[in-house]
Amino acid sequence: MRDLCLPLGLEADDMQKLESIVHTRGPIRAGEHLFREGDSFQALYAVKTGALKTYTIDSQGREHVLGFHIAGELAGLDGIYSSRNRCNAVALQTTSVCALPFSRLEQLTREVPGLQSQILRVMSRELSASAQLATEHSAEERLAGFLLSLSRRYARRGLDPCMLTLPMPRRDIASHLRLATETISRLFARFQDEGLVAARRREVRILDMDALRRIGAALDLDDDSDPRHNPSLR
Amino acid sequence: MRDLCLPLGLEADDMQKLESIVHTRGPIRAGEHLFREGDSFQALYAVKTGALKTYTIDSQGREHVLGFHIAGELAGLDGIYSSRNRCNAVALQTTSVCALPFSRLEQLTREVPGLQSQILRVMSRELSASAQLATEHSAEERLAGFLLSLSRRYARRGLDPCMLTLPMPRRDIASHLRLATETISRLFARFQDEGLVAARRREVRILDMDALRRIGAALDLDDDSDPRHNPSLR
DNA sequence: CCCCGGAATTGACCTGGATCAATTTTGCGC
DNA sequence: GCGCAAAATTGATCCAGGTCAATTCCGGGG
Repeated sequence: MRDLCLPLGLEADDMQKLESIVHTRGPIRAGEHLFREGDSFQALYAVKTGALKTYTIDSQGREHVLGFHIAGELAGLDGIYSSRNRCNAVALQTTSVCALPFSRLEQLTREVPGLQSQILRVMSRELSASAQLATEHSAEERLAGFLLSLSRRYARRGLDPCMLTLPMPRRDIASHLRLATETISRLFARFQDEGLVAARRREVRILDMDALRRIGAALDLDDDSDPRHNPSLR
Repeated sequence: MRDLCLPLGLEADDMQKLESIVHTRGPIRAGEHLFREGDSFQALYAVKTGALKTYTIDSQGREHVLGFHIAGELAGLDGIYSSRNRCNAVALQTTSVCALPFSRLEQLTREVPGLQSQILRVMSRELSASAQLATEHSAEERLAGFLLSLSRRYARRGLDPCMLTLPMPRRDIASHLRLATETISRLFARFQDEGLVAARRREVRILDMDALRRIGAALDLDDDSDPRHNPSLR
């Protein structure tokens, strides 16, 4: 629990309070759903181990992958406004989560101000990420950006940022990035030829992080290299 | 103030409190900036009259329009997590806004629980909208979805949902929808031929809302027609 | 009223990535 | 270990939407 993203910066006793309202949902096996679009929205879910994919099915039956959630990340935030889940969440591997009942969480934020800011910060970041993803970029930029994002999230978990084990198949990456699986495959091949990565199935080693950054910079939320930002203010 | 989206559902005295922390920023003329990417994030901005566009400039100097904000809508939410604005906000027409200093707003949410839920709801909705926009759809679907979204937002303001006066040029719509301006132009022409809309420059009349819905349904946040949702739960 | 410059439209052509079509590869149940 | 279905790769072809290039259409200033 202590390393879920939400409690960052909370005091020990506040974390205690948070822990008192969550309840762990035992292992969900790959392919099982945590919640579904249209379900009554009751809780946010923090991934403890494993990985989730969220997706929608549009009116023509096409699947759209909205995102992936690895350990330490939160899913379900988009259900708040309508009291109804806006997407489906399915486990990509055996996954365990903490359910954070939303009404109790909201209550708790009144007692624990740090929790409230943290939730707002998480949502704000998610919003930024989603807006970035909605912008126009070449297939190459999008895949590079995706790998960089995963790398950073792995690093935050204490894992080697250059050794990625993708929890999802190409098809899901493709849908998430609005590309065809064939395009993903060809891009991996090209990145490999150019010495940027070594990719074999779901094992991806990043060989040239800088080059990847140059390609995916336009999509990198955490990129601080932009000279228009004044570093002295940081 | 009373018809800004944020206070919806607040008691009179709570609204009083909210009003006490906001300060109005006199008319911003078309083309003037309200805030810029990289600026220290201090406040959220609620549009009173007029319209804003938010956008980023990527590492290659390309502009990406993130969204439009008409009267009653909030801008700046994506700046919360980094204490720095993540985008630029510019007036599309003469515009007046209320600045909601964020630290005081956060404080106030502790006293006014309804305000806290409302902020979460607004962010959650924004997140859903952005995620929808990030999905893959044809140019036709995206423009139809955009017009529907604008229509609904106009309706919420009490305006005729079929008589839209677009505050933005084609170029901005194009960038927002990841299309070329020429494509927007051709789509308007096609929609016109098919009797869906009558569009002349920035005046757009929606002639066949149902047909537009059939095209843009996949992107319509408020669409309740999906049979997979159980209406009895609503 | 006329002129100017940006916005919009329209047409011709091009291309990045999709689609279609085979093969491989490989994880997994038996 | 074998068989098989799903995942991934690779090649050939196609097309939605982009790009380039003229016009045309206005709105505003003098």
